[in-house]
Amino acid sequence: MAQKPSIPKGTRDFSPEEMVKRNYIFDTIKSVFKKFGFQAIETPAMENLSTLMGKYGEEGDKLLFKILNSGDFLSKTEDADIQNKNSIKVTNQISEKGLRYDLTVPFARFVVQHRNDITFPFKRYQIQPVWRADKPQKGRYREFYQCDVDVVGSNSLLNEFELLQIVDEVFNKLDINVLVKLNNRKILSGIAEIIGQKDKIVDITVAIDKLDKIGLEKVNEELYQKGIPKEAVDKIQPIILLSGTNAEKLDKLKQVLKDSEVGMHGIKELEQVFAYLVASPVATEIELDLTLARGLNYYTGAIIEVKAKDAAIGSICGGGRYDDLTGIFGMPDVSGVGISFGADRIYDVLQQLQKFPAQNPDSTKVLFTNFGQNEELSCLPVVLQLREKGINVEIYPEAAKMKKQMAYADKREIPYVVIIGTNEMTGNRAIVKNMKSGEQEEVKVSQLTDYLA
RNA sequence: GUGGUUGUAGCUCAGUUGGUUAGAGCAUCGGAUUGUGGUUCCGAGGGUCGUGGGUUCAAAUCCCAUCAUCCACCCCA
Repeated sequence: MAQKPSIPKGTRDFSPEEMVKRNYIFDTIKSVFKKFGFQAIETPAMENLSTLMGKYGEEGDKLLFKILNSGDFLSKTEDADIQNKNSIKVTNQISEKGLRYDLTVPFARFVVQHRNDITFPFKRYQIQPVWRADKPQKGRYREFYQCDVDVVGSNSLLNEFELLQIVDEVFNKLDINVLVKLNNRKILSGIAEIIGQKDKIVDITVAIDKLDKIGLEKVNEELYQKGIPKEAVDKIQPIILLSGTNAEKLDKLKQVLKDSEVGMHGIKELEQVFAYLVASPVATEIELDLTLARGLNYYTGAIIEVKAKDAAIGSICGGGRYDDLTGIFGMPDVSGVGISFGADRIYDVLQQLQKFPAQNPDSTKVLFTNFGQNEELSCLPVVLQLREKGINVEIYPEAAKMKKQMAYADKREIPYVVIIGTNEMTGNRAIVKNMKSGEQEEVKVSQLTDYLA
């Protein structure tokens, strides 16, 4: 066999059947976004590297797809850097653009760049692909779609609450059972503050996260290993063993964090969000989870993550509040909060749980068989008439064998076939075959539209 | 980046301790049926066994390398 063409790893083609399912997800998400007053925007696939670099941590920089400069890109390089194989320096010299890694940072750039044209609070949604030079595996792709909703220019916690409502409604509509995990970066900062280990937040949360797997002793051991003194570890024992209802957890946290201003502020924020949820409950379970840290280093307040209960896959939705993001682009004091739905993972979950709707509303409803030029010509006005009524109609493009045309309708799951041959033409009639029941009926051409509507 | 899995027809996979011309199911195309699909019957096409090298009289099978793939860790949607 000749060499098979292929696509880069971590990328996928989508067949017509898969597109129907994907659009079902996008349409569902979009309809909820619109309902809450969000407006669509789009940004380019590529951004300047200066926009992207340094926003996702050191690891994130490695996962950026970089675009080679056009033309004689080696002309700007230093011989010494190439000799020394200094990849980072050489990269800066030969590449100044990259594919977007997420939608949040390009959005922040958008807000800063167009600040004079934007009315705040600005509520936008954005559904576009992003690219990561990650090693692909289950639920992990190198090209995948994110569906972002963000509110910029409002500090109100009502936004956090509404995002939770959106999560609730989207997954209800998609019929996916989910657990929402909620945390607040300020609480994590507070914890680090009271034990005097500000730079160890990540180590601490990672260690606490392992409690279920390795047990309390091992967790403490790991904390010691990370260089956290014994008295500090003792101080956070109640936090490691945090359990009970969300309210109980918050109460315990209050005792531990009473000396930390940031920490108490974080608790207050969470209490407010939970208060909204009491006033207007959602069906989805929402759990306070202190181990939720999230790698992105720009979150400053709420942190949200959504996991599918019935499918083993990474988080299918996540986000939070970021006070300083536009600050990086020279626009301080504009707070934002948003979440991102991972469309491709949601697809995998729906596929696995077989929860895609069986009927495709966009598919062809009627196929006209084709017996030759004369028959074709007598069909065309009828086809046009049906289409004008909003019915999806196809006419078979050539006078193939009846068997082949019927098989086509069958494969495409077209529910009705209209047969107009010479016999029918003389009487201005048509035969309508119901492909599901197999029955057929003779109908006057003039009544065809009503019959099929 | 670390560790492991699997590469045979369009797809899912058999293929014995190395031994004639590498098989099956599904899919595709044609026929049984010149104006009727989804069931049935008959037939056909389609393979450098991932790639390169080695061992051997002989390699899909054993050895080495390489590429691809999927999975786990890390991190994430």
